[in-house]
Amino acid sequence: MKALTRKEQIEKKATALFKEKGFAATSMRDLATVLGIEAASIYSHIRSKEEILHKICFRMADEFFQALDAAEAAGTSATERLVEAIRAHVLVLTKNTEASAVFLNEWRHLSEPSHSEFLKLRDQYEERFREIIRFGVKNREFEVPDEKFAALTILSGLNWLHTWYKPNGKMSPNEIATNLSAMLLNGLKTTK
Amino acid sequence: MKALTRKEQIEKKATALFKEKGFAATSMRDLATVLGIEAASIYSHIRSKEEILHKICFRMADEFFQALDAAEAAGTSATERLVEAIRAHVLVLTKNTEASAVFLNEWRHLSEPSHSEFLKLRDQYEERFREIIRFGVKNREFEVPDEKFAALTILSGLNWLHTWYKPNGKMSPNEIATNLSAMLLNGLKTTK
DNA sequence: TTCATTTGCTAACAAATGTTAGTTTTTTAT
DNA sequence: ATAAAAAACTAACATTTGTTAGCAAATGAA
Repeated sequence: MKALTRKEQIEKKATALFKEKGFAATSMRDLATVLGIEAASIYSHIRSKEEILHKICFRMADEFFQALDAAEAAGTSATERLVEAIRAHVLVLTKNTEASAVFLNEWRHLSEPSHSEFLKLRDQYEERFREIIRFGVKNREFEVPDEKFAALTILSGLNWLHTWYKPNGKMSPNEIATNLSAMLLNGLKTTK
Repeated sequence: MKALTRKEQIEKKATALFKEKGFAATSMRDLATVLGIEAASIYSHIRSKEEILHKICFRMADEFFQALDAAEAAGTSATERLVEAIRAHVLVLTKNTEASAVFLNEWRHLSEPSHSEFLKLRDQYEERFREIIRFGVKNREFEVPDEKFAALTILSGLNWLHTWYKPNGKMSPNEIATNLSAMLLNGLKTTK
């Protein structure tokens, strides 16, 4: 546990509030109360409310991309790559549930040009999953009706995680990743 | 196309705004502008901003439950039941994308006691999916690590739909339902 | 101690918010 | 044409909002 700077403390508390109540419904005075200071004092450390949101969203984008880069380097088959990509995604998600929730739900409150930049990144990230699936289909490892559709369904299955994952639950992040991969790759049915 | 009452028109425009900008970030003046009237005029038809949100959330809850009731009556095997439950869910979702988005994302802005009532309904709905899966596991139709986990993953896979579904896209709601069922029940892989 | 930095304060602002009261216009039914 | 009902208006309200300016206290290094 390294000591956090005051700015980092502010961002952390803001993340929790943005997850809990949403960005728009969180006032600077709410944030100040949680920090035990006055709202105006926050501005000794940050430029604006949106700056905090920007930081959270783009830092998480970075984390997701880095994790995906490392994961994709690992596998050779489409199955391996996808399993590792899923694991990478789940690990980032579970390591930072609050920031992930903000990343997934609050980005629309970014103003331009950040809003467009964010969407571009998100699309790039999804494209990486589409590529893996496309590769798997060519390979005859996968069989899907539409690769875009498949990619979105997979990411959807992963991105609800932050709403129910509890760090002290019975499944570890790694187990969750394994189970999710199994469900998405093999389905629920015992036989085909 | 039956004529909408003024109140229904207001709710419809509000639904679109709540989806687009979120409940908290939508002001009564925004809504009024879209309607082409003054903000105060809206109060000739509704009691409060939250009343609109309440109406949207609980009406959609009703729709989901009714669709699920009809679907569950249809099937005998767990597989059939789940396929029909998924279809029912997808049809409600695609028939009313905007209200669904509000239903899924904005319920947290309900105040008590509506907030708790809503959560209770949502849990009941999820429980219905858990039951189907539990039945399928006993039956040896399904093989899952944890039925709660499986139910949440399935619903997650469905509930992202509103973010990308376009009524004029190349897949019809029924095709989407079929493809989603296939993906979730059989997985991506060609062989097991 | 001294000085600079960090952190916080009080006071205030202009704008935006949900909502009300009371009135007038528009629509509908008789 | 007239009365009743529905729909919209203007004006205003009390709060809440993000943020700035200027000042004071706390902290750490020299």
